Amino acid sequence: MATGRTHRPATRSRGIPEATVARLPLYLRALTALSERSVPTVSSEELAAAAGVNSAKLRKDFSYLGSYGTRGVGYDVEYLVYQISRELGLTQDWPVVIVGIGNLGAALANYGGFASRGFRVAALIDADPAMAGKPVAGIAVQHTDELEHIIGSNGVSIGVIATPAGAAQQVCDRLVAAGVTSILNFAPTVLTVPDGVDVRKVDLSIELQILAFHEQRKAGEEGGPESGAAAPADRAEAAAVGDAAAAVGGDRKGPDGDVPAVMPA
Amino acid sequence: MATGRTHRPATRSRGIPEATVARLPLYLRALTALSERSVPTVSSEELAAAAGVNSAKLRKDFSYLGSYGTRGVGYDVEYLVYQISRELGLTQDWPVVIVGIGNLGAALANYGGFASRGFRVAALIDADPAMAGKPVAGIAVQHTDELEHIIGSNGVSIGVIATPAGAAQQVCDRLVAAGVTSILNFAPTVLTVPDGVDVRKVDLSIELQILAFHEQRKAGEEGGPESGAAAPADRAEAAAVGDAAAAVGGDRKGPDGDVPAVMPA
DNA sequence: ATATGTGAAGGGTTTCACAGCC
DNA sequence: GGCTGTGAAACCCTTCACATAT
Repeated sequence: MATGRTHRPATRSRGIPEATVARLPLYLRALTALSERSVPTVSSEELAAAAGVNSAKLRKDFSYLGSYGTRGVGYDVEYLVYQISRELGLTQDWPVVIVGIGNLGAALANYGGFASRGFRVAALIDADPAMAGKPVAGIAVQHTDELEHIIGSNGVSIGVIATPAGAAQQVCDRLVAAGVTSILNFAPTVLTVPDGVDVRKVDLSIELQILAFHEQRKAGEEGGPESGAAAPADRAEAAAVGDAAAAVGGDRKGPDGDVPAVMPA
Repeated sequence: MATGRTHRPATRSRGIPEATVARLPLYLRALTALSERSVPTVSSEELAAAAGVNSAKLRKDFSYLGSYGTRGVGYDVEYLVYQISRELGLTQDWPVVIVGIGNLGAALANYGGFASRGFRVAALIDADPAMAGKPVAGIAVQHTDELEHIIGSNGVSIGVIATPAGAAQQVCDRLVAAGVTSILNFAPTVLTVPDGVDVRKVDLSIELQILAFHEQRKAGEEGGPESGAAAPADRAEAAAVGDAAAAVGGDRKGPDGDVPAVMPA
């Protein structure tokens, strides 16, 4: 209830399932590549292979957009590029601001994939006064004090947060108050936002942790499942847990104080 | 069929649903924060709020791991931290290599969230000879020629690809041949890998495109749905599409050649 | 009294398989 | 003949609601 909703269907769109929306950018990328090679048409099979999905899924996805293919032939590449671009809202350009110009923020500012998809970096914002005025990716960094002004005068509705976790919620609140209604969050924190604001998150270390999970399973399989240790330990083990957890915690906290970057509000 | 499987259940784990695995890192983060504040126990309600999920989901998730809570009381924070860490395989440390030390690669090398979760950056690898020997995040960059040697001698099983899209598949092939079985891909390409290798991808621009989709819907709602334009256009419109697509493409390709970073193989 | 653990219901997503159209 | 578009089946995930345990 008090929890910030992290991911809403945003008015349930117009019947296009969320899972489909999430794949449209993939199709678009594959189609753009084909378009650059001047390929006129593709079959669902070919396009699916290029996008890394299966063809039945692709056809179902496209069926939500309309009937854009030709039976017995396939899809017109240029036509589909246009339709998907329009559906995604990429026929207009979206000014975005990036807040937090550290290593990651700078990398994002330099990332070609943004500009190449209709996203224009309208401003770079950082809380460090020493950063103000410095050019990053050809754009002068502005101080956080300017945030509201920048959002307002540029009509920015999409914000990217690349600050340390501790600052993220505060920055988020200011962005939202200034009129931003979509946020891409790179800080490892759960953001709380009012209804009507969309948040998507990218957490670099979470992806690695998911890989580690599967990697561990692979290793365990070689000599058969070591299910003895994996089986639900009986509650008596909890007594020993203080030590075990301390050992783990010790590992995690590591040699130096790297926790600050991970500490939520 | 010829398509590289991008996301496999990897031997179907031991019955822990993929969706649950993907949330374990979230719980772990929230629990770590509580642990640092020396909170001894949490209820599913509190923890769920901190992790940004609903409490029934959290309880179901935990039920796959075992019965780690106490009815009427809640969960022991330290105990849960340990159990989830173990389940994710974070009680051991994972050497990882990062290939492609551009802006993003450097940001990843500097990212505290890796080291703080048991991931150790064993090496940074780049194809540019001029980069060789340069220290990034305190680690000397090594040339791609060393790749196989580095993987082998460090027992690396997780690789991070942050190269331009055009180089990604090639790098991926070499990583896999050298023994890497889990790959985190930041390059905007579909990677093809043999069975038994897991790939997870993070595409920065895809997330923005999904936000743009919802943002567009919000804007459209204000004056009622402009479903006229959104309705499946009849095929005659395809004739005009060449121009429309060109206009879009023109926008996308932008002022300068920013496409190289996005061009798949 | 309070909060977990879990069958059962519900909703969404993927896959199948084939009718329909070129 | 070949390929799209789509009902129907299968599957997975989420949510509900309450039995169960402390």
